[in-house]
Amino acid sequence: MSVKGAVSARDVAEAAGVSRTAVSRTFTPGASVSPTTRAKVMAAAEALGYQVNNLARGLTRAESGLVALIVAELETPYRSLLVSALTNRLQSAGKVAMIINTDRSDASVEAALRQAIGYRTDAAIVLSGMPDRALADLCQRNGLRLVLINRDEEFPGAVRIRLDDEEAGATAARTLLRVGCARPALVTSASATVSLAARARGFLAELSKEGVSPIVAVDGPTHYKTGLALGTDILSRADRPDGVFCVTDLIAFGVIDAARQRFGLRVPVDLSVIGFDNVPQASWEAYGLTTFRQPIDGIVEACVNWLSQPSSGNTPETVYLSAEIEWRTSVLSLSQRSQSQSRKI
Amino acid sequence: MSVKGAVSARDVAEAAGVSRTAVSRTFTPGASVSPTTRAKVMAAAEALGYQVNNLARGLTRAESGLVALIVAELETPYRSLLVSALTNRLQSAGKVAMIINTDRSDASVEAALRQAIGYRTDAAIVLSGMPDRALADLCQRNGLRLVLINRDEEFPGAVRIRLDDEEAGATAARTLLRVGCARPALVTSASATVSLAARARGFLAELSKEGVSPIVAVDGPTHYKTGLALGTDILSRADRPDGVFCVTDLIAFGVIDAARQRFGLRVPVDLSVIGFDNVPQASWEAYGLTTFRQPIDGIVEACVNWLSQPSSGNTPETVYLSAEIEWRTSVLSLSQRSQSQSRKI
DNA sequence: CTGAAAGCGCTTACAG
DNA sequence: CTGAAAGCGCTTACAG
Repeated sequence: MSVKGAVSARDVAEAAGVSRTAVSRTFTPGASVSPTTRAKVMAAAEALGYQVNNLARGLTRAESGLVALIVAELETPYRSLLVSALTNRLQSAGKVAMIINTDRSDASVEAALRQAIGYRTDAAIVLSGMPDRALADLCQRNGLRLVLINRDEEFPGAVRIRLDDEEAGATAARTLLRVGCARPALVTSASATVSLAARARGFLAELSKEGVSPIVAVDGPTHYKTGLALGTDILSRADRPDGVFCVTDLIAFGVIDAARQRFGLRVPVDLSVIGFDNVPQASWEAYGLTTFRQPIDGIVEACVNWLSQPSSGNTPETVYLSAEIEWRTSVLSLSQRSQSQSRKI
Repeated sequence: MSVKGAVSARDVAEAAGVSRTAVSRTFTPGASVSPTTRAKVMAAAEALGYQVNNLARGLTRAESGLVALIVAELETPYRSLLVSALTNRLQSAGKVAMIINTDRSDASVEAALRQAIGYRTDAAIVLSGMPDRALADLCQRNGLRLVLINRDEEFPGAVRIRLDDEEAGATAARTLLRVGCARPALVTSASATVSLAARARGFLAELSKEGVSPIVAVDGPTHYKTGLALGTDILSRADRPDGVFCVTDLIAFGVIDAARQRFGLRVPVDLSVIGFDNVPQASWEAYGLTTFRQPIDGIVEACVNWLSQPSSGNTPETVYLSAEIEWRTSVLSLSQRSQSQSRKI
């Protein structure tokens, strides 16, 4: 009997009157067992409640079936959506995901990686934080495959899945300009992640190309409250903006609430707002946020495809995905614009 | 060298010029190793990038360090909050959580449990769905400890963590009555989970005690859209309700949006609404939802405490927690009530 | 198709 | 304190 008192292949073998090897074979797809033997084994296994010990199996086979998800602030809408999708898809691919939280610090990312190695996970998917380059060696020696989501830096042997954040930022700028915003603003958090920085960069670059210099508000964590505070700030200015790109939906909700509840402004008539992520709340009627869709399915597929490929030596590749805009009601349409202007006249 | 090509204790032992036992000991807290040996081992381990193989360790020790979280719809605000908290707390207790998704069906819950057994997890925490009684045997034989969150039924050998949903429902009823609601309503989903049913039951029982029979709307999944649809229904009635208890915050947001966007009603002046869960969105200014706090910390502590207890044979216990109300602005206050009434006069 | 044997990487008595 | 040996539960050549 096992250390934990679980039923083992030996128990089943004895009960079925066959060898342990036979038991192992009936639970190995494609192994050769006669129908009779298999039937005997299955019956005994069922009766005893046998379940193959994946810890032991992982010791022998090249794969443990475990995949580590390294993530910060899992409770965030976008993050939980991604983790849910990843976790489900991995599961249907026969893997099981383990969650390792990080606070994005180098130390905690390193601890997470070590944890993943400790459990001999087949791969680690890094959703938050960026492993220090010095860890490349550690990962490589221990055969840990890495997938990096929205990290800029290269990492030896890792696949990267990149979103075209910069282009999305540019699109946001063009959109605001097109619907006639004269004083666009950018609201972003102080947390300088690669994705947020790229969105901001794209937005600013596009505007400067058109010769307009936006109001820029940067502060705090990437949360609703930041949007609320920063929204309140920029909307109290004399040159109050009439359009704003928020690098994240959460921030956008805060800005919208500031506009409505604190300044009595109408969205989009007085203020157009664009977000990023397309979290479920964006479609709630209180917000109707026009935003960029995170290509969650694309990210998930890319991860799983790569994981199911044989460890292809060192073919570090990058998968590019793009974020399309989801039109809702928080950006003035051109027809609304003309109406509101004629009204003004 | 390992199957996966990872560095093993043998590699370290050779490099350090000691036995494999010595290596094992320096990584086992409390084991006796001389400072010199330990130093040699640590140096070699560091140089080689050694990480103890927890799969192998789990095979020998009584604990694998793995804990399974069995959950449905992880992307939901409340669920993701709980999973995040659980996952973090477990991690700081030295465990690592694996996520196993279920669709709540018997078959998928069984598959989840078998998965947990397969990885010899120290325990499985069931957040969604209810394992069939027939599985008790399977779990027991394989030494899988279970914690059931908000499940009514008993399950041999499992701890249960229960919330006083019924009492909360009663409190909601009393609250609505106290602020003068004359036509209270209940909005709930068709998904008959134990918790939701208990909240509804408590609400209805309390009202009937007071001789008032509420409007009841039941349909769909436990989502925002259900609240929106059901809210639209009840608010189009001739005897439109003036107070509503929604069994979940998500439903409450839908009801509030229906009231405001589709009927131009003011919350709380025309309609008081109470939710349940206290998800982050409840505090967003667009909602300001008065709701019941899920005692997430309490749930998490109860889980971890129990897990760190020695497997105490069969002391199946139940931990009771209560949900306190978080006051915000979606329920009319008594002073508002008198003002609005004097206005009516 | 089937079984005995070796091996995966660890830990834990058992001697010394 | 230290190491050789046995064992955890599996899988995988190797013979038959």
